[in-house]
Amino acid sequence: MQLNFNSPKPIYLQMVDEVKKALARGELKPGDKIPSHKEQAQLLQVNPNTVMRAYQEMEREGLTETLRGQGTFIKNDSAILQSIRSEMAQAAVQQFIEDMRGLGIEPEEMAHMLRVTLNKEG
Amino acid sequence: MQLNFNSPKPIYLQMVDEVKKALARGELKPGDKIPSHKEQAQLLQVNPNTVMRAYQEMEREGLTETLRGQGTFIKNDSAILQSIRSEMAQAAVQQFIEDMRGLGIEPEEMAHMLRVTLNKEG
Amino acid sequence: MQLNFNSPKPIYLQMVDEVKKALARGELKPGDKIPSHKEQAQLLQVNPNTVMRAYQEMEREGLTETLRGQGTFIKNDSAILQSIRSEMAQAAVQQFIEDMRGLGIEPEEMAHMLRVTLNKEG
Amino acid sequence: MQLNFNSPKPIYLQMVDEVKKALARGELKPGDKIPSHKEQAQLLQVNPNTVMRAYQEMEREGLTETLRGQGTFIKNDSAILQSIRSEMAQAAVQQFIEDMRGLGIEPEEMAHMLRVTLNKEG
DNA sequence: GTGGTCTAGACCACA
DNA sequence: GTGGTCTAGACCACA
Repeated sequence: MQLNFNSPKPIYLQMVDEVKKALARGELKPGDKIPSHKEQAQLLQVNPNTVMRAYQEMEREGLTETLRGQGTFIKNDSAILQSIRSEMAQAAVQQFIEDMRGLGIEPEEMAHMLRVTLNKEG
Repeated sequence: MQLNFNSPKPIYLQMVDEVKKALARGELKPGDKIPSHKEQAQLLQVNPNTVMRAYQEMEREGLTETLRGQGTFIKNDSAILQSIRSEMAQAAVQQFIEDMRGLGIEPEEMAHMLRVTLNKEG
Repeated sequence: MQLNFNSPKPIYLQMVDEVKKALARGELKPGDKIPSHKEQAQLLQVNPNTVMRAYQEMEREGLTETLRGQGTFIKNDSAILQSIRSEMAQAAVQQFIEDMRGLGIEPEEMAHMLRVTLNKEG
Repeated sequence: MQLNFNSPKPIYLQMVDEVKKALARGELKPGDKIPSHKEQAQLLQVNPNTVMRAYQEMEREGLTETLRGQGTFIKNDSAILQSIRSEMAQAAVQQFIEDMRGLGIEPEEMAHMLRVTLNKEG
């Protein structure tokens, strides 16, 4: 999991997004157990309370569920899971367009710059 | 100037970016005077200290210069000005690609989704 | 026996209360044997340690007694048994009045709302 | 604000309920400012973080809103506010009926016990 | 070991 | 001063 400690975006929200992305990528699947908050805290070099906060946020969003004393699991029955990928992708597209428009860049140039950069990076 | 008071990104940095975007769009030009921090504060419904901080940041980045008693002006001789547009655009492109990759989306699909959304929004 | 795993009230205390209620209802009588902690644990899908703790609490309150090798039984000679029903009922009434007062609801309205709800539910 | 530090119910949730009750009683009104979390913490002899958690929960439930650097206020435009009183009252009634049923007490006796206790306490 | 609450206290952006 | 994030660490019920 990638965390940016210098970002103004709170760490616990970065963690929520990272889990969503892992779900979108198929690296996490419904029913999967995610590490305990203490384990995760050690892995990420972050305070256990910060992890707890991320986990509680995911629970609140219906992404995970907790089994008493057994751990936290990706929820199985949530319609949310289905739509995460397309929603997050759409949000990224919108953000991109807004950023580029803010710079006075026209649609054709947006597509062009994207193509060029993708080619350059292989 | 668009400010998002709920964003984790500090308002003073949002203000700096807004000025850079206005430069990229050509709405601000070298030599232009920008409002005094008190005026600006009232315009944006923001504390004067916050505007001050934004202006200091711009000065530090070489974007503006302050003439004693006359106000703050967009700098004329800065090489930075030339490159703002392409730098910020490139950053937006990179961010977009990174976001989409994070979701496991392939280059072709990135371009496709961009095209579709641009068409939909006219 | 009804347990609420999401309640902040510890499960072992919920279990004690459930036994008291069964006594009040007359479903359990002095001298009755209650299931062994292992049996009970399986019935309720709960850890045996949790049942043990509930049983210890009941013993401590004088509700039950354990006969070496024979099991745990509802006590016969306890004055406590006599008063459980009225005590718990009185506590429920007090709680109700307190809750309603906390909402600024007057006695007549309390009685009225109770009547209405009882009628609705048949 | 009444807090019970021995209750298994978390303090931060007790605080949320207390605010709701104050709203139901009309002691708090839309637009009212509630004490800063640091002030409240000192008043209630509780850790500031615990108050923060209560306040964030209220914000999440749409009960309050926060004005940057100015404090936390009871929300004005929320339909939730309208229904708090009746919802909480209905919940109390339901809880009471359930408690009494659990003791094997019939509807008439519920009403009777309520009347008696209300009379005794004047 | 696992989730969860709470305390104590630092640090930050903003008004 | 006001909201907000984060660290460090204690304590609890439950598996």
